Amino acid sequence: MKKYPNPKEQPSSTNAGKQETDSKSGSFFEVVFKIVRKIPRGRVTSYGAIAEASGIRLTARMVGWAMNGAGRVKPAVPAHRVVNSKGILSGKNFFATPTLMQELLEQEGIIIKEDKIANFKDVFWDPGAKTRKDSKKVL
DNA sequence: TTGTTGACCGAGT
DNA sequence: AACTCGGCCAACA
Repeated sequence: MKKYPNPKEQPSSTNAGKQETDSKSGSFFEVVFKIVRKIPRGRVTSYGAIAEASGIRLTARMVGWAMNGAGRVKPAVPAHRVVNSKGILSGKNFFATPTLMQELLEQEGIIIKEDKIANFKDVFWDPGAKTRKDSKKVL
C-alpha cells in the first residue's frame, strides 16, 4: 500500500485549506474515527454502518479508506472492531501483523473462525442506533 | 484534468 | 454458491 493522508495535516498542498470550508465536520477521517471509538468493547460494526451513521456523506469505501489513517492517529482508533458486512476481517492485512486484528477481537471475547466473526450477529453494534440502552451484555 | 483505485455493499448473472 | 459489475466519494498518478 502506498502512503495515506493524515487527517491532522493537510493532505494536498495544492488545495490546502480549501476543503475545510465547513469546520463542523472537520476531515471526514475524524467523523469516522469518532464513530469507531464509540464502539463498545467486545462489539464490532461494519463499514457500511459507519458510513451511514456518519451522515450518508460517506460511503463504505471511504470508511475503509479513512481507516488507513487510523493507525497513525493519537487516540488510537480500534480499527480491529470494524469489519465488513459479512463479518470478515477484511482489514487484517493492514495491521502490524495479519493476526493482530483477530487476537485483539478474541481478547474482547469475540469468536473468530477462518478470519471471520462466528457470532457476528451477536456482537454487531449499530453506531446509528444509540437509542439502545446497551444494558444487555452479550458476555 | 481525466482516469484508476480502494480495509465496501448489494444486486445481478 | 462463485463471480462480475455498478455505485458511492476521495486521494493519487
